[in-house]
Amino acid sequence: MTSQDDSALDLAFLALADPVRRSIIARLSRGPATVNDLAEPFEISKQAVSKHIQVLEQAQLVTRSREAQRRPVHLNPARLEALTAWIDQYRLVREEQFRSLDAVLGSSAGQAAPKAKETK
Amino acid sequence: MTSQDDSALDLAFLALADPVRRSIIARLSRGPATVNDLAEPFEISKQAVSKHIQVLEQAQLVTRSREAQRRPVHLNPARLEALTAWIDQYRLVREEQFRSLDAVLGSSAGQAAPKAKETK
DNA sequence: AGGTTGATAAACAAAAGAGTTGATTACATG
DNA sequence: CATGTAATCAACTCTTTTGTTTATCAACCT
Repeated sequence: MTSQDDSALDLAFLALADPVRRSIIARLSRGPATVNDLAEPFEISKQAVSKHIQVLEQAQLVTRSREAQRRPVHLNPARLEALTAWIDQYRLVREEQFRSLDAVLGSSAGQAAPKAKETK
Repeated sequence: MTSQDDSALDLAFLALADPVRRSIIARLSRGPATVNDLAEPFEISKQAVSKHIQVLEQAQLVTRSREAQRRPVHLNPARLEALTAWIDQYRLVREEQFRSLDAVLGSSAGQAAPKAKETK
């Protein structure tokens, strides 16, 4: 189960690690679009954009429907939510720790707490 | 300005697109750790882990301090927050659209709305 | 049928990522 | 000073990604 989640997160984060693909996400947040629509703003070929969309589709960040010979791409907000959920699970833990550390130290700079090392 | 943000996001998302690096993040959410601490759970060399940490550091997801010959790694929650902010800006727009579409259609399935195409 | 659009497949070159081993720096201590 | 420990640097593989060009497919329109 963990490894499946793992590879799903791999695909999703990797998909977002590209400015072209993030622009596609941004465009799709305003509504579905075809490959041609999406390719227009970029200086790369349609084929390249098509590949980018495949990456996003594999990451399940977008879905595709059929409409005559067009294949519109739709954003899948649920997958985006899964990513924020993953991030928040660590971000929030960390902030909670800072808060309690502040409480202990009386709101001074809590940074170089050496902590008991239990390594070998 | 946009391109700077762009490459910063590139680095951050790319850094998270790897199970080892995500595990490192998870470990660091419970407190700082050294390269040796972080390398232990994995079957790869310390050099490899060191490289992973450099990737995370370049993405500003972690910072490092000095402590004798040790260089403890600390999580930087602020950068994680920047990522959720980026994602939410599109996720939430999209959900808002679904909500208003539901309002128009009277809470039926709002999916294949062709929409007026204003393409060239 | 023939032609046009929209989108993909296949094959290839260039670049980047992830890991390895071997040598090197920096510090601590016997 | 010599030794051990923490971490990095350098050089080298192996594999994956990205983009290009060329060719193909599938659906529509007269």
